[in-house]
Amino acid sequence: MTATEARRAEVRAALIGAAEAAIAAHGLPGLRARDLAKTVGCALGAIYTAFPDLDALIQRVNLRTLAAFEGALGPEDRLAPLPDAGAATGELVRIGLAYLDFARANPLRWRALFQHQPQDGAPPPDWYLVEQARLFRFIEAPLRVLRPDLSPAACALLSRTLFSATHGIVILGLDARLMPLSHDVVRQQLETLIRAMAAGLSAADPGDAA
Amino acid sequence: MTATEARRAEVRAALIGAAEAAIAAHGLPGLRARDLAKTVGCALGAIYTAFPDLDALIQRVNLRTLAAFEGALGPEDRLAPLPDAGAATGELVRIGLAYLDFARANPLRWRALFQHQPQDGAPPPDWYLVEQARLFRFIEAPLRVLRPDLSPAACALLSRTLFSATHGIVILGLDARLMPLSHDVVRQQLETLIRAMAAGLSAADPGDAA
DNA sequence: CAAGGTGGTGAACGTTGTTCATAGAACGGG
DNA sequence: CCCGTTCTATGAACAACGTTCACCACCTTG
Repeated sequence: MTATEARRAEVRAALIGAAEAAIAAHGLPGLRARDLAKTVGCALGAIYTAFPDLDALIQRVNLRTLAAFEGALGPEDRLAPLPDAGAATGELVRIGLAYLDFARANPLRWRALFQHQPQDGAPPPDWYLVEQARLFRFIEAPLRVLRPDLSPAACALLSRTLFSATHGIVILGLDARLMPLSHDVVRQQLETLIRAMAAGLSAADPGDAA
Repeated sequence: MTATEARRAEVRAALIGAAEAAIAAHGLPGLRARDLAKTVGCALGAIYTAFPDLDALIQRVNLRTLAAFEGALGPEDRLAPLPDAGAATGELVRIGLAYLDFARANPLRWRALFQHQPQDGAPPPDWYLVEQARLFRFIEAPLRVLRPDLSPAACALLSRTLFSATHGIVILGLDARLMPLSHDVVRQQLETLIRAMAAGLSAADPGDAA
């Protein structure tokens, strides 16, 4: 039994790797079941013994992308409390720029995180939300320094807002359809945005973000 | 000659209308060539006499969506110069909230604006960029009041940044995958963001946005 | 070693967008 | 008014997709 299970696990891992390579090379439309089977060296139907469908496989790839970004964010000790508001603002800027850099370095894998939406309309699995929450801790840590008065729920909410604004800059800044922007210009715009928000948050009426 | 041209134009208009309805009802994947032909009452191949492919048809629908949003922004005289910085900030907030409201009211048509990317990799046609530029004038007008020192190019760039941040809030705020947020919470977060950026812009070193 | 069940196989299915030989309508000159 | 020409709409056919399923081989077990 363990022999067949090991083979299944091996095929699963190989499929995830091949899918990641296909997405990194040609984007989400570059993920084709027949190509996967060919590169992995298994039958077409074998894919569906390892995963219910290609959507589940994409989710696995997306999880790895999130984990790769977490690695790019730096070691775990970045979550240690920061000394003052200035350091906290700097940390937020650092995270935002790391997000931009990661998106630029891995454009297709990063786009797949948002481009993909399961046609089933089903919510993402728990292990996916867990990884999301892990990443948001990196934003919430400096946020707690800037706004120690916020409840954990309000802090979580505000971190989503900060991330959303950053994400907007990155996703449209890397999209040549809207405007051709150089790397440096996007960097500067992003830094300006984050510093403006951090400044606004420190000075804000605590009731604002409730 | 005019008779056949009139018929062609009629079919074109009917196809755009049917495509818009299909996208509004079931999103971009709900646009199927055979369904279109059936609802319009023409043959399958007739679609390809009116448009080179379905991508071109989607672009026509997206143009109508942009025009509908422009209508929702209010009359043209909104572009008149504003008296002071406070009024300009209020106008930016109003535009941002209008964007949010439009996205909420027409979720699938609005998503199609960004979800769609032509596989050809070709740049969008000129008439599409023209409509985009028309919309950005609504942001640039109040921006000129807040930062009269900016060159037109810097103003255009800054308006893109402002829009991008707003867009990030809206697109992730309406997406239940990230966090289930109520309408009012998203509204408040968006208003906070825009006011923080407007305040940061007024106070900023003019060199920041060059 | 024979019998039974489990799991991989790849041909086949149902849907896509797009094309193309063909039938038919529109037009112009006799 | 009619026939020859040209151009257009038609829908069956094509290629490619994700997914399924009857089959066959292998492994486990008595």
